[in-house]
Amino acid sequence: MRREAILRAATAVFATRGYNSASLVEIAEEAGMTHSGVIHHFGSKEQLLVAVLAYRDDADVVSLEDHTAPKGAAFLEHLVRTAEQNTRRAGIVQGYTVLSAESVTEGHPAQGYFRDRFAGLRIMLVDALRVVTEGELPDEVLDRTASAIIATMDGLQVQWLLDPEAVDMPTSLRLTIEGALRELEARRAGLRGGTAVTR
Amino acid sequence: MRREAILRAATAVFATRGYNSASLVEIAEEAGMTHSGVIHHFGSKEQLLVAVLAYRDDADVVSLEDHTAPKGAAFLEHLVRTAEQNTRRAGIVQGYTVLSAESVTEGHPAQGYFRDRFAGLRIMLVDALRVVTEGELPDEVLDRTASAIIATMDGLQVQWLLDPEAVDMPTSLRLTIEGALRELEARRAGLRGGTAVTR
DNA sequence: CCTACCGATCGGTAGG
DNA sequence: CCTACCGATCGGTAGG
Repeated sequence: MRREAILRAATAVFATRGYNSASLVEIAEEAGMTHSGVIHHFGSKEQLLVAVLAYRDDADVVSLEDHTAPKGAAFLEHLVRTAEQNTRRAGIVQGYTVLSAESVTEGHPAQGYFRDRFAGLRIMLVDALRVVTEGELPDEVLDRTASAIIATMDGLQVQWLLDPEAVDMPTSLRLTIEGALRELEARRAGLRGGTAVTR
Repeated sequence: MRREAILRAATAVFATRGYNSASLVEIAEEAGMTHSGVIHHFGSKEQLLVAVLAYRDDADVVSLEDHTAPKGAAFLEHLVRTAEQNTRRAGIVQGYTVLSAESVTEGHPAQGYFRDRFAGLRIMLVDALRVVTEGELPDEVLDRTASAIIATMDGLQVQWLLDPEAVDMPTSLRLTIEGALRELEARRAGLRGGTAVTR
């Protein structure tokens, strides 16, 4: 399918240049046609971005098919494994990093996509943390922890892309997750003992 | 000074649009002149970006003057306080988030600036963590922890800009820092006891 | 600093 | 007649 060649080319160009600076001409060249051909297939540059984001989600689903959504502590382990794999997928990491940050600019077409994506990730992580802490902590604490763990993954990618040898993404992520679990366990112990934990 | 009017206007436009999509015409209008006047003062769009980044660093130094660089645990507390202040400075947060992520794209003029900035931040944070852990842990562990804490701050900003009501930056950052300190303390205890920590 | 421009490139659309 | 494009060009805007 020509559509798939365009989606692959657009994924690469959006990753290297960002959405606003990417040109349909460059995407079209990489897909072996003119930019009019790209428009014929996707209608506009904006609709092409939407298709690229959906295409990437589909690809992720396919690669996760055999894992069938890990639960609880296994999900946290899955995040560290993903960070490890990401050190060999700089292109994908860059696409995610550039587009997610660019999406906070005025009127960016991927704003809704990333807002929903983060909301969904937080819910998945809260579920995993609730299992690990056996449901003894309020959802708010789990949600703040979920935000923080997702943030750590994303922030590490920026530092790593700028200076790959200075950053060890999986090691830093594991440190953060294990620290977060210790913090949550300490708060559980605090709840049970009835006294404040001093640290 | 007209230069300062241009710097303020450029800071705002780079923050809302990013560097590549920002136009000199828009910056000039906001500064009350033509885009040729902007070029007259700064030579090129790229040199204007460099001046904006230096200008922001100067402003930060001025605001930190009375604090004169907090050390050890006080520095960690300073990070949480900054996150708290940032919830009232969405413009500055957006500028930092957009430009730092955009800088990983091909040939971006702020690449060196952000690479050096992250390297400097990691060193400051390693110093603070070394004080807190009384120098008993290897620098590599402290450095991985430093990367992770900086990453948490940056990643939280993206989530917060997209959905301010769903994210509590200072609370999530404090959870991460306290978790990281627990993790480091556990590793110190492991070193002293001579036995491996199980979790 | 402005007016008056340049080479180039942007996303999108025309008829065929 | 359709699909999947093409070469050419539209009106505007970019940095300098």
